Amino acid sequence: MQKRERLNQISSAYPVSLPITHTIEAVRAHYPNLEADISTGDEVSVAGRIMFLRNTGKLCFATLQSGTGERIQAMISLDKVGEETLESWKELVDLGDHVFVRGEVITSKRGELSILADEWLMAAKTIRPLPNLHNELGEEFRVRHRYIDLIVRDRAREVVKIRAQVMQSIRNTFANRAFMEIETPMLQVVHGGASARPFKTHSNAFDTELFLRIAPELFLKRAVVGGLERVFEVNRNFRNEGADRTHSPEFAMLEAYEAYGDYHTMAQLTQDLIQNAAMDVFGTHQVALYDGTENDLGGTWPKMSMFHSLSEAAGVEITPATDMAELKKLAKSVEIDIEHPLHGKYVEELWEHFVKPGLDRPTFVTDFPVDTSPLTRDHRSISGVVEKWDLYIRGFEQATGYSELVDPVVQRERFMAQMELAKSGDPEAMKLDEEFLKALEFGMPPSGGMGMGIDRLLMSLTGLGIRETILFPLVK
RNA sequence: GGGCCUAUAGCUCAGUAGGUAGAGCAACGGACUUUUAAUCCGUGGGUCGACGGUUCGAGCCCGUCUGGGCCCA
Repeated sequence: MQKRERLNQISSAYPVSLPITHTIEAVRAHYPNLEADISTGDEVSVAGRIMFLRNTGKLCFATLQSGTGERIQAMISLDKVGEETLESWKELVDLGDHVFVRGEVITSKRGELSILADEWLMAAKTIRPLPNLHNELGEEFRVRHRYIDLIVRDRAREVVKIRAQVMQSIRNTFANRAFMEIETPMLQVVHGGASARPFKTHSNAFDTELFLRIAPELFLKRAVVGGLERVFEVNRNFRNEGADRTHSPEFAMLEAYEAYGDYHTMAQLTQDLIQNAAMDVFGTHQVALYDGTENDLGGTWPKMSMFHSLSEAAGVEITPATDMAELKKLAKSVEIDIEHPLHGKYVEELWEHFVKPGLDRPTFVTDFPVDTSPLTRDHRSISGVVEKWDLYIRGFEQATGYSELVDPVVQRERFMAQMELAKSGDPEAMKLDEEFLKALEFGMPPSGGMGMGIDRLLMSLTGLGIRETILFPLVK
């Protein structure tokens, strides 16, 4: 703080602008491999944050870092700048400061590319110390102080960059297929499109209770009714539920709808989106994760029927017609402790117990129970199941896709069934959305739809936990 | 919701058996014109997460709460 005052007396601790001529990256790129102890005669002006500081008697060294993490050494020598300037450097400059340096590009006697300063200026003074760079920061500190994490940890910057590149790739894939990106409400009068508990809020202007959306589905479908035949949206969903390694209360969700598509075309689209992203960002479908393992996203991903795979793994034939008592008996025998009115809930829980742990390669699990998928149309030939898949990658749910239910009468019946569930105490049961039903009554073309968690996609591509793929995750 | 672990300096951590609170880096003072986590000499720095209890005495033992993590449901 005293240094800030001193700087303000001399010039400024926080100048409005500085005559920078080169980025650190540009200087590095221009002199890729100079010999040691060379003077180039070229003068540059750069600025960067001081990551290391080595002040000796009459010659000082500092490592400057740019926003991308690129670094270059600055040298302040007595015979170049004079005693007063050298002394002010030693007195006023700390680790973490942004400084401006003008001088000749040289290499040191040890061969380090450096700028031998004729002049230095404070670019922005830090009044708090940087953490030491010789130990890993604790996870808690990194999440609460992501801006520091970004300064000191290459990987933190890298994850942000990968995420941006993945989003770019996804948008490219959609653009190449004539999908339009649209935005639908986050504040909703009736929440819908998923089974989850919502966050509630209140509008003063409308004097009404509003919900943060749990999914954009019902609005994207309205868009399809309106003739926007290929639409997608990437934005935040909010679910008022637990947070752990794979769940965040707010998370980025991609949803896409394609008129005249079905769950098969959406499966292909989803595989293409993920494979294109891996190829665009990493140049391969065999993605190397940070934990040293590899995630093989290549090839055509297999499809596996939920009922068939469960029957096989459990050693008992299980169909939509299997008696509830039998499902309960089976659940009890493997110590799955659930009490739920829905047949399909037991089937899904049993499937997760018997089959899911063995899933390693990306797999589309298809043809789900009707009663747990109220927005999906009945299977075209198998009774009792719907045309829905869940994509599992490395054993956890990555995406879902439907042949959308477009029959307004059947949709109303499904909502009524959900209301019965809500009455019996299920807090996640869907609400009946009368305005959405009205839209369907105007005729929605047969359509496929898909949804994918973006944070989870980043997890699949990096092997990190969700709090590392989200730049600023919620912390208490 | 249940169980287990955890919280000590700006950061990363140690703290034995209950007996004056420690290290490295950072900071401060000094030396040093080629350093690369510079080095050397010296100095300062703590509500030991909070509250309560046991004890002559608590960072350490006990209880409650708060934050964080892991496992189970």
